[in-house]
Amino acid sequence: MPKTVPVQTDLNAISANTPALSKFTAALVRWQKKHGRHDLPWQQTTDPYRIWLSEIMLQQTQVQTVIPYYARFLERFPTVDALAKADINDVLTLWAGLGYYARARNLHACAQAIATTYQGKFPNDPALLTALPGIGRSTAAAICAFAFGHRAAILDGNVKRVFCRVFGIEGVPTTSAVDKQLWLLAESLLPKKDIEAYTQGLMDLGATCCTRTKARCDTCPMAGFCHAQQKDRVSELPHRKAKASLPVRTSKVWLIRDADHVWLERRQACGIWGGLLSLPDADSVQLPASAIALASKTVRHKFTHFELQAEVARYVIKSTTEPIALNRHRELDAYPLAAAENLALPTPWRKLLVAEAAED
DNA sequence: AACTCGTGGGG
DNA sequence: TCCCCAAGAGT
Repeated sequence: MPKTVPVQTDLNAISANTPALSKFTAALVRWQKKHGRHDLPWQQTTDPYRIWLSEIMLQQTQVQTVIPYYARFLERFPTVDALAKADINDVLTLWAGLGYYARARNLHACAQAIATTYQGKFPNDPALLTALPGIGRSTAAAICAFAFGHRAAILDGNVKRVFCRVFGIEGVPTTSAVDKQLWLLAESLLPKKDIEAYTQGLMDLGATCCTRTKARCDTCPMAGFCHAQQKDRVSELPHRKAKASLPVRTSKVWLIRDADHVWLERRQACGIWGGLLSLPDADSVQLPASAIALASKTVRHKFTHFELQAEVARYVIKSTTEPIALNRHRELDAYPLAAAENLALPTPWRKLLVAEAAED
């Protein structure tokens, strides 16, 4: 007999902070209209394509990082049909450096689904949007709110932090039980009108006022009834997950070059840096016979869940632009070293190759 | 449910 | 330097 876990379904049991529940929404809408952000590149439009693109780029990524990528992307692919027709490698080239490359592959697949299944027109139903690649519950809600004015609840990192503080939510927000509570709260707080200002306000408050550190409680619209502010628990909430030490993965890769080319391998679509160009792993394959060794370098790169320590074995070969066959399944193609800045390279290799070109 | 998947900025 | 974490989704 499985043990029954009590499922939280009553908002009054989540928080005794009833004044906050009744005041939160109106205070947020009023604050957003006066003090929120109104001039971000993806605002002042209801074009679902532009809104969708921004929401995908902004997943786990800060506004200031996204802005230049967003501009370049829109210039190259002004419509969802243009994106659908694009070569995936061109999409990855524009995405390179932004991280989480499955987002780029899903973005391309989603554009193709919109073009073929929906005749280039985004559906306005959260369930249909969520069924598309790369669009989850929160992203679907954001698109519905901003593009169609539909009443739908978002729940991202900023919103979770705001909710945990204002309503005094205990527990770690990444756990499923707390996550469920937070979604319940998110749905219950939705306004009857002004869904755009409300949704934007949630994002703005978390990004500009109720920040992770140095929260600006003195200018916060929730200050009069916020649990964390009143109980002096702002730095304590939301509770953080216990940190695990970063495992280290080592690898050895080749940097094979001539006077002005470098030989790169296209990575398989799944896994880390999926679909990007990369320095080839030096596992059990032969170098070209004419290769002359240069000094090796060590590169350290920290991901969210592991640290990469790569030994970069550098070789120079006789000038050619012919592909190099490593074995039956792997082939390297030559790319101009001077183009490293504009190739679909992961960040550590882009930096390494830019430095390599600069030393010549 | 827990794990995978990038990168850059702030403190 | 080191730690935390951003407009999360897929498996």
